[in-house]
Amino acid sequence: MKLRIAPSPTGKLHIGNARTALFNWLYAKANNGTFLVRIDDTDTERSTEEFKNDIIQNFRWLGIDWDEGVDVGGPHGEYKQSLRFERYQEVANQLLSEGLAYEDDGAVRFKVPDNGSIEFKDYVRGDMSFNLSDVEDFVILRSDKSPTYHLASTIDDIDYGITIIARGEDILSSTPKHILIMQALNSDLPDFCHLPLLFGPDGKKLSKRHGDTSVEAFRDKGILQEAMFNYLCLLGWSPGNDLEKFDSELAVEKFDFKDVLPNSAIFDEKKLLWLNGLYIRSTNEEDFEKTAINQIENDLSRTLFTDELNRLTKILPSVQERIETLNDLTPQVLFLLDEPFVVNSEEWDSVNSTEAQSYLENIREKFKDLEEFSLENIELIMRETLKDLDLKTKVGFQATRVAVTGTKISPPLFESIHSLGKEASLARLAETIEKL
RNA sequence: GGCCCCGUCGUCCAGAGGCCUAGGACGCUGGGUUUUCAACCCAGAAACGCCGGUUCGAAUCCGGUCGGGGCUGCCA
Repeated sequence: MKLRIAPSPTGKLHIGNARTALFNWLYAKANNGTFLVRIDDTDTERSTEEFKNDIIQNFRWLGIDWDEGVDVGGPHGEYKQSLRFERYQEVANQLLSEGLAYEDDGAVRFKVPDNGSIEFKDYVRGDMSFNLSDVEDFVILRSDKSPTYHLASTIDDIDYGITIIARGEDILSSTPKHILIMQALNSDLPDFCHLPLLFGPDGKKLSKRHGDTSVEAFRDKGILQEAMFNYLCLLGWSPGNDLEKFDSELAVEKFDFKDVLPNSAIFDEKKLLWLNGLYIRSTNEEDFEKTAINQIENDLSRTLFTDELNRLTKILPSVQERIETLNDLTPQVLFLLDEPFVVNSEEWDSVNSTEAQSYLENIREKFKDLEEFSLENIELIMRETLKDLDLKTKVGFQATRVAVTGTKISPPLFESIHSLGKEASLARLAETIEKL
C-alpha cells in the first residue's frame, strides 16, 4: 500500500492541503503503508523554492513524515515534476503515435472516446460513474511542451507505484481523465478517495479571501502543533465515543478512510483556539516554561536576563491557565520584565479614589517593613489592611493591581506582586502614590 | 447552462430502521465560584431542509424537490 501527497509549491502550505496530507499520513501509518511526498510543480510560472520549503517545513512541524519523496529521497530521484519533463513528453509522444492524442494549436490533447463510461470506487463516496460524453478532450502538453497537471500527476502516480490516491474532492471530476491516461498506458488502477473540502465561514472553498489560511499563519498566532493536528483530524472525521482531545497515536490507531464524512466542513477557528487552550493548560510545567521563555524572547527580540527569568518562573504557572494562544503570553507578563512600565491612565482613573489612595499608602508602608516578602505575607497584609480601612476587596485590590501591573486585567494579584519582588513593587506603589 | 458531490443544533462530530421526547463538543445565554481575567462547576436556548414512498415503525432505505458546494483553464 502506497499513498502520496503532491502539493504544488504555488503558495504556502494551506490548512486544506495540510488536512489532506494528514489523512493520507494517518491512513498510511494505520495500515503500515508507505507515504510519499512529491512536488507537483508543473506550473513553472507560479512555483517557487520558498513555497516548496515552507510546505516541507510545515508538514514536519505538524508531525507528518514520509518514507519516500522530496527531501528524503528514494528510488525515483528528486520527486519534483519540473525535473521530469522529458518523461512526460516521452509519454505524450507515445500517446500521439498510438493515435490516442493529437496536436491542437501546438498543444497536445488527449482524445477522449465519444461514448462509454468510466467507473471507479471511491472510499468516501462509493461507486462513481462518469459518461465520457461529458469529458472534453484535455490538454496534456502545453504548446511550450510542458506537461499539465493531469498528465504529470498521473504518470507520477503510475511510476511511483501509488496504490491509493486520496486527494481533495475538487479533483473528483478530473478523475476520469486520469483513469483514461492510466488505461491508455495499460497501468493498474489505484483506489481513489476524494476527501471533503474545507470551507471558510462563508461556506466557500477555503482560500486566501478568508484571510491567511496557511499553516504558518496559525503558528504565528501561537497555535500549538498538537492542537492543530488534533483539530484538523476533527474536520470530517472523529475517533468515536465523542472524543475531542486526542494525540496522533490514538488517531493512527482509529483512523480509516471509510469513516471520513463525505460532506465538506467549515473551518472553525474558535474551536481550534479552545483546543489550543486545552493543550497549553495540559502542558507540564517545565515544558511550558521552556516554550514560554522562547516565545517571550521571540516577541521581545532579545534574550531574557536572569532576574527576569526568576520572576517569570514564579508567575508562569498562573499565566499558563489564562492564555489561549502563545501570543497571549507576553502581554500578560510584560509588567514584570525590564521593559518600560506604563500605567493605563484611563484604567487608573476608573479605580482611583481617596479610599484606594490610603489603601495603597498603607500597604506600601507595611510592605516596606516586611522582612520575608512571601506570598503568604503579601496576602495577609493586603487582607488585613482591607479590614483596617473597612474597604471592599475590589476597591483595594483593583487599585493595587493597576498600580503594580499597569492594567485592570492581570495574573492573580498576590502572585504578581510576589513575582515582581519587594523592591519593584514598592517603587511602583510609590510612583503611583506620588502621581495622585 | 452542463456534469458531479453534499445536506443532523450557528459550527464540528455521534447516530449505520425501533435504544432518538436525537447525544457530545465549540460558541452563545443565565447562574455558581472568585482579588481582575481566565479556568472550573451547574443550567438553558439551539438541528434531522422540504414533499412523497417503502415499513407495524425512518434522522437512518428509495424517489423527487429545494438548498449549498466543486469542476467546466495550455491552474492544480
